[in-house]
Amino acid sequence: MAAQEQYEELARQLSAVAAVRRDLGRLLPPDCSPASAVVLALVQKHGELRMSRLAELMAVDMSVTSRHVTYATEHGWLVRLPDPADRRSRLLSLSPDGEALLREVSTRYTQALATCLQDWSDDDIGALTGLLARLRTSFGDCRARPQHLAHAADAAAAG
Amino acid sequence: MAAQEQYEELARQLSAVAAVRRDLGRLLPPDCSPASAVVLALVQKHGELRMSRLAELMAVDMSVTSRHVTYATEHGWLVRLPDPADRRSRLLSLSPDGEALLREVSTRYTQALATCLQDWSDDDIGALTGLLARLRTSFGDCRARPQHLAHAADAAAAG
DNA sequence: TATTGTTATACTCTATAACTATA
DNA sequence: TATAGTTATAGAGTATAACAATA
Repeated sequence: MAAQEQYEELARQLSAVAAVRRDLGRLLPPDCSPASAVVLALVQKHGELRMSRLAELMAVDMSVTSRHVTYATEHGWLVRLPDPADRRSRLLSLSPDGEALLREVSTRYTQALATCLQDWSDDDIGALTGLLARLRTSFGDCRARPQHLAHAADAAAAG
Repeated sequence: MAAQEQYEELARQLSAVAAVRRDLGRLLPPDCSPASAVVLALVQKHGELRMSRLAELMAVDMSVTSRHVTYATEHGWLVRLPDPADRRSRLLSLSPDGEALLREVSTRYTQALATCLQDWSDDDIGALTGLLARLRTSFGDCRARPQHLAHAADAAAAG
């Protein structure tokens, strides 16, 4: 097990990475919120999706997902079709405009990252991407067993 | 230079790490917002600080910093003293209550991370922490020369 | 009864602009 | 004039709870 100092430093860096996310968000076209970019990218990556599945992938409450999807639908980037298998559910897919927007976003992100990360090797970038993916998995597994995180907080509070 | 797909994947992972940050935020004591935890940790790490320096470290506007510091001061965690060298400025330092809160936060974070990252080696954690720090530096350098990021967006828009 | 999704409400975080006080 | 900091305002993101429709 790592030292406390090492965990504290990781927590600090995880907080600080928000600044990078804000920088990337500023690159987006006027009407495209960061959340819209995330939603569109996930629908593209996973294909036709239900709301509940999208909420799970974003790790946010479904009420939040619903607002983001409504916004993207009103802007013509996303299409909500009824699910023939379950009439409570709706299936999301990208519109042609959504695909075009996503290409634009990808171009801007790539351009900015290539500029800022000039001195990063492919391996560096791959290592960071891989570790972030693994971090999400580790936390996702924890979240699936809520007693873990809750226990950690309770134990700390009791100590 | 890395492939476009690699940059897109990195951008996705950077967006997704927000979920981990939210999970950590949920561990905090009732009155302690995530922003308060960040402010207190920075004051502890860097010692007596001016508002402008704190804003720079958080990479947010000074108006945002001002609100966070006011909140932490009203809760008795932070002390704002006049700067004898410049009467426009104020110097921030931790109160005993602030130090105690920070110890509590550190315990909770450490407990949760130790639980979720059970199968991570010290080297894994160090690698992720180091890469995140480097990412911030690379973006910080870019931000210091705004034409870089702006140029990236403009070039993409023109393309 | 349980589940899918939507809406209302409230809270946190951030940026812009206008302002005060001091350099 | 320029800089340090504050405040007002607006916008984006999220969670909780109450609700409608369907399984």
